[in-house]
Amino acid sequence: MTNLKVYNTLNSKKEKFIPITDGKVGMYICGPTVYSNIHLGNCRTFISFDLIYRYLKHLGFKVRYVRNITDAGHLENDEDVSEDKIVKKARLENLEPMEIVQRYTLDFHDTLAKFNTLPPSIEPTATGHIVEQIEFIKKIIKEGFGYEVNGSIYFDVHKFNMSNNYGKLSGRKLEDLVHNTRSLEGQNDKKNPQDFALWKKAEPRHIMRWNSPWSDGFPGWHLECTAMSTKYLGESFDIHGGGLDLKFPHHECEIAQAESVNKKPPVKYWLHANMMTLDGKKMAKSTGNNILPSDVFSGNNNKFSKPFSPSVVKFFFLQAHYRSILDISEVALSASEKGYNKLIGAIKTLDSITEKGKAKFNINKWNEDCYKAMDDDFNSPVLIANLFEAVKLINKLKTNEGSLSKDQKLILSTQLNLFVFEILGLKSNDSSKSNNQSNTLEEAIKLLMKLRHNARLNKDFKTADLIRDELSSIGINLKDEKENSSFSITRK
RNA sequence: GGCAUCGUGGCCGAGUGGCUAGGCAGAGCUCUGCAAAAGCUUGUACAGCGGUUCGAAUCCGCUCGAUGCCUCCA
Repeated sequence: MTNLKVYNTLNSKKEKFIPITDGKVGMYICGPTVYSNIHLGNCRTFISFDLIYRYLKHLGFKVRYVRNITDAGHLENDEDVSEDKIVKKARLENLEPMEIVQRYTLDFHDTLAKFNTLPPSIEPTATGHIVEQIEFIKKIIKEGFGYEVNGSIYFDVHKFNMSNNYGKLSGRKLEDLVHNTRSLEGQNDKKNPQDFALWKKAEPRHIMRWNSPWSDGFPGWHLECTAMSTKYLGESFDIHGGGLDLKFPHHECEIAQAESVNKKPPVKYWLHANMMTLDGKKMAKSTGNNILPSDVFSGNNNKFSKPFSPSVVKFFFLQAHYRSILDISEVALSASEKGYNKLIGAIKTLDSITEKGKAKFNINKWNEDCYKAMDDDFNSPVLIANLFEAVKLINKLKTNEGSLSKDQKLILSTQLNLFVFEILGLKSNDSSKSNNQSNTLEEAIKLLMKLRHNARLNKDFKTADLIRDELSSIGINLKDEKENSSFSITRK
């Protein structure tokens, strides 16, 4: 039993987290549609759920974390003649659809690895589960909630709403939707505009197609998540997450599909991560208002004048709660960069602190506060605020103020490392160099520092400053402390 | 237009009835050959108006503003 509370978007309340099966958690997160590089906003969502995954694991739950790859079926829009996003990209670039899928799946994995996120337990693809999706459609039809028109199958939302509540997640009423849905051209196949496709008959030029009882075609986007989540997590599972923009219609449709067949709610806790904005507007591939992670890391972009490392960007994300809108800007990132360096620096400093006496600082209370923050719907910003309390203590010790017993130091060190590296999933540096290279570099720097130290002893400050300035210009910063000097590498 | 969410000090960002959030920036001081780092000191902010209350940034109402969803989107 834990004290964890999670905010359930199904009822807009924080609820005590009690998994369906004691000790185990089934978690499904909507992954990306791999038709282009993922942008920074996408990354924030996956980092948010990485935090949640890490904390659940830390609490001792056996978590099965499923995150899909949408590699088919995600349409450009809801019109009858609309095109699959991946097929479109393939056509534009004259490539096989699976080349597109491969390229952007690799980009997705590569980017998330840079952010030091943990891989999911299962990462199923839509194309790998066509059979399951067809079987699920059959069940929906059997229950009377699917109908066929010209080889395509649609979900009958109105019929579902008569026996169930369509709109319970997004707080919508079907009658309002009827009045407010814009009438789009080319939706004549459907009984009602609110109905959505379970299976679409493929147009002749549509090259991603599979055989089914109804037509050569492809599955609908909402269906894949239902088919795969229920396959790997069961008819009812604990957590379903995704970006807030997926709440409607995607997640609403998932509920309808699953309930129409299984006659029970598929998900106990719905978790939605909020959007990230750039210049005050949501980042989206479709509007072009986005920035790629690689461009932030390299500094080659027209938004920021300097590069920011993955760890700094991640720390910036974690300083806001996952349910808050976060606006990204250079000043905000720079502030986080300094804070991040301060935090990591203090953790390193702690190792060299010699224990003596006993701290007045209540370390057990501090530790409890850290857990309390995370137990409160994964409140990473409050956790980080607490971590800075420890930073303050450590830095005071560095200037020989205060004291710390051996036991206290052990707890502090253990918990600090736990929260920073295991739960927040930060990394102490972003060096991609191998250890050997890193050690060689370190030795070389130490040699220069020794020369500089001698120069300073001889009051040859000109030489000393020259060494410091030259090193600084290549990103190696020296700091003179009481006894000796230390260095930090800000950039490779 | 409908449905949501939000509006916190110079900036970012927690908090949700009384008790310091935190980070960054700014000011002063200490340390230092200088710098950097660090420490100490320093800021009574909660869109506006009204209401409830002994007491509201926090609850209620209205107004204004922003964002998201309503069509693909993490």
